[in-house]
Amino acid sequence: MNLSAIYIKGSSEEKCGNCPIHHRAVCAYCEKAELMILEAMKSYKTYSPGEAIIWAGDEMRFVGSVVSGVASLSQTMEDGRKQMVGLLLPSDFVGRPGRSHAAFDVEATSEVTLCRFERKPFEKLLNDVPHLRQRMLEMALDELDAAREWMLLLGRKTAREKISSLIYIIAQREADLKPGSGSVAVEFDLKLTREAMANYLGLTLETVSRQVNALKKDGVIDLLGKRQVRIRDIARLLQETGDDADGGLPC
Amino acid sequence: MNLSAIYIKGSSEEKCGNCPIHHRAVCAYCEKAELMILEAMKSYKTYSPGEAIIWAGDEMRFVGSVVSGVASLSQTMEDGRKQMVGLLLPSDFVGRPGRSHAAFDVEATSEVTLCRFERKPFEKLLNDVPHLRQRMLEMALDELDAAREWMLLLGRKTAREKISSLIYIIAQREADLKPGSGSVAVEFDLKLTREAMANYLGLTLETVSRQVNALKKDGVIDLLGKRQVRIRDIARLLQETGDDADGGLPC
DNA sequence: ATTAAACCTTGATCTAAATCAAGTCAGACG
DNA sequence: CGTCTGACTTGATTTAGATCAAGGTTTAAT
Repeated sequence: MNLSAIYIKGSSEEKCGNCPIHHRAVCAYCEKAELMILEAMKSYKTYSPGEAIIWAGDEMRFVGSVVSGVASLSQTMEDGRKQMVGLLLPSDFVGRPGRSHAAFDVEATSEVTLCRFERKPFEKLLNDVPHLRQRMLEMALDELDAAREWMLLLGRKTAREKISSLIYIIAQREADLKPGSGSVAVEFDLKLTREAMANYLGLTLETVSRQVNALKKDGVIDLLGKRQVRIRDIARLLQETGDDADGGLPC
Repeated sequence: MNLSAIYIKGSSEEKCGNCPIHHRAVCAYCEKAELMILEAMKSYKTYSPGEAIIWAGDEMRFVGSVVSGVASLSQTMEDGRKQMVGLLLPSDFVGRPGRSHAAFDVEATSEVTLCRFERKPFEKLLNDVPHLRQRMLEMALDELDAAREWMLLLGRKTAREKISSLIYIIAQREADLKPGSGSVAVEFDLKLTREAMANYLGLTLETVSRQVNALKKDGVIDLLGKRQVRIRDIARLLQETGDDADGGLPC
């Protein structure tokens, strides 16, 4: 149970204005009047861990934003091999405007609350509201960059580098949501099983288990419970990811 | 030397109307008047094989469309490990509006002709012309889907499945450009060295060489020269990719 | 022609991660 | 309070693909 979940359940009026993800979601650039239109259209739905939000091939009746929890976008081959192709964290968008059917499976990994809009009216709005369209393009391009970073990880990194990268990225996104606590969270819940991590990293769950414990043994992280991680040495962790020390783009 | 290159060099007037990629590029939805604005802004530039179009971190002065040839988007780690994260074929867009600096390296793999626009004026146009913006969002979302498909390949496919997938995808895109010849080209040039293929597939060049020759030995493809491929059995090739027999989305 | 420089192939060996196989552990439930 | 189930760990063994190494081709320049 987290703060945003309490907010949603406890509040008699579900105002976009004090929504925890308002500043990062599709609606980030919307003005009061535009938010009011969205407010009238939206509805919340909560999914329990493991529950399917939509299957590849299904008709997409709605699109929406992750308000809390973690969902996964994934693809499965006939013989059962599975690859996660996106991790949907709070503020991420679910669904693809302009497509009537889903291309990937979307599943709730932890308990997930979605702020949903019916697809057709939302697409119409996307046409009419430049702020929405602008943010949508920006988010799509950001996701494209993230997907491409992930391709480097999948194609070229070692198992240890993969695990380190995943932990680092989750820590970063965790910090983004609770500003003021630095650029990287020090202690947090992975919210993913070993198997989910394996599917994301292109590994087996055994390899994930071994590498996580190796990072612990080597003093890079602490484990407080199976999924609760504390980073002991951030510089060291970053180094273990194999990425450029100075990370981001020089803008 | 291909037809579109001849077209560009030989033509005294470079009209968008008879541009070979007009129906698939960013400008696909533009009307006459809009095309005339683009026509006034554009300039062609040709790069020779191996030449850098832009380096990661550089300021992006221009954006544009690939008119002919093949370019690659890639990322390199400090120790030299390299991963291609996108194959830019004719009609694909180069550069990211809203970013001042490039996130990835772009290199000409074969001789490449680009239809270029200065970035700033183009971004302004993107704001003013809905047709352009609409196509841009669509292309970004399509590329995102393609990147995610590629993540499955990188994370879960075997070397043989990877090679088969690459050949199949290039054959498909080849056919798209010369409509009427079926949904998949039967004979075409890969336009990639073994090393480039390896960097795209997350393999080594030796493994690529072995698997390409194995596919030949097994009668799936013929090699007419190192890079010229003829598909002997398309159904068989598709099966070797490991993908669902019925391929695409049910729309 | 001769040499050089890319590019590609092929073989031998090695190794990181997969696979196979038991366990352990913690919480849920009768 | 036991025992069941799902998640995780740990060990032994196998294997796909990497790495190391040596040639072979083709094209182009000297």
